[in-house]
Amino acid sequence: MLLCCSPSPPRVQAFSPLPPLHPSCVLSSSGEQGRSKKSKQQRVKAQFFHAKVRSLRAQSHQVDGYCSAAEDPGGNLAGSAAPSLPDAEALASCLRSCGSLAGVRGVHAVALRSLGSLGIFVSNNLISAYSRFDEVLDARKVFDEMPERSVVSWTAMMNGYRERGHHGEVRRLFLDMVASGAQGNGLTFVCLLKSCGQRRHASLGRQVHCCIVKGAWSNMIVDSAVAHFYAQCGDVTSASATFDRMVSRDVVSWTTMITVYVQHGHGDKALRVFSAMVSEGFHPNEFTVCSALKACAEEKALRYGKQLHGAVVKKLYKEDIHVGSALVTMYARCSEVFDAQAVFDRMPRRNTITWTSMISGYAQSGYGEKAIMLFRKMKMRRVFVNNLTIVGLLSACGSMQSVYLGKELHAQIIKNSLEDNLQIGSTLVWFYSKCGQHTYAARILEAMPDRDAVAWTAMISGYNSLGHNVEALKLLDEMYGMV
DNA sequence: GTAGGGTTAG
Repeated sequence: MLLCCSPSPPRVQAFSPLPPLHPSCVLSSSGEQGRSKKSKQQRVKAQFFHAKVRSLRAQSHQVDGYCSAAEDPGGNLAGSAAPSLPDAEALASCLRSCGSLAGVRGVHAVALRSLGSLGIFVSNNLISAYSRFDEVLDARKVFDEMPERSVVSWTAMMNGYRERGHHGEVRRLFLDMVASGAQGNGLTFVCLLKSCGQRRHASLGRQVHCCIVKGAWSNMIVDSAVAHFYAQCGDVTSASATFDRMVSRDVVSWTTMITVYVQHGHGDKALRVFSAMVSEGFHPNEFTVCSALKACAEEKALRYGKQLHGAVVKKLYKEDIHVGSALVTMYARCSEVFDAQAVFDRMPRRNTITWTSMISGYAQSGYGEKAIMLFRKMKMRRVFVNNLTIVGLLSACGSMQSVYLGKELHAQIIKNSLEDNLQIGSTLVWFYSKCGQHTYAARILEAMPDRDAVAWTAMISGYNSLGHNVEALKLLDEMYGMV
């Protein structure tokens, strides 16, 4: 079980109070080092474009020149420091390498001045550039002003909306595209599939898949997107069938399938696919290794996990923070918490995920005291705390059966308005049941806006352990009535 | 030419 702590829990007599969970330090479950999901996406985009900027350094210098020219309406710079007026090719390159919204606006202004009309190619690049900086309205303005559009214009605009979560607009735009007589291609359908997957809109996604088959748009990228869409909608069989039918595969398609299996609790299948991938000569990347390590953790496949660890040490991604965290989790889940600690200690960089993996590892292995001590260290180093750190801490309190520390943590959870979080709520129910405080557990379960299997199971087991079988059965009925 | 598949912890 998720929060099961097998070895005998060491009891703690007296503990100094927990460090406070200052509101500014508490994040959403996806948070990392104080950054929100949105800013994480932005960071990924920024990394991507830094790479682009490096490879297009020459053009980047031009961007600065064009921006300066754009800020000089009199055009006085044009004859001196600013470069000569650029053509569509150069402007599009600049737009692709722009690292800031101001840069995009600058190039847009220069394009209007130098080209007269923007043309399909520059407009398409402008749509993408504005979308990249979340300026979907500006992208739409460019799109609306286009006298002519290509399939790239439609797809780029649809992607802009999709990335902002405007799935209705994606659908409307696709229908407008069809009505205008334009035809989509594989990448248009990939965009639609991603939108359907994100919305868990299975029936629409299946129709898109039919269009792909009818239009013979299948290729490695499209089929990977199809497989991922089915997995997002919980249809692992269709995802697997799509993967099996693929004529050619690459590391991304293999990784997609491994991740799909892991995320749906089929660690054994994930490891079989991983073995097949390696035996076919594909080199796993850090994403693949993380998923394979997760499968090892799930299957308690310590030997396989150790082999992977050996491979990780030899590879460049041995310093990858996610691979390190996955190794910590793998060892902890395979009851080798001190190996987990050794990996943790040797990591050159750590973040919230790494610290949380180790705290949870200690808690699940029955070393609640070590988990709490590590948390103190984490706070001393000013590493941000997120919902899963709190879940790990509650798990530690439960493993020690320390009602005092758990209640103190509960008070901080309330202070930080985190009691409605599903994972935290479920773990609180588990914690109070584990400590024999069934009144509290029942009260929290009652107040939870959403309940998952962990919360129900914790409460039912709690009643069972007290011999309150009637209450346990009543709750079981209620659970089946609600699920 | 441009738009594009997997994004990781309990």
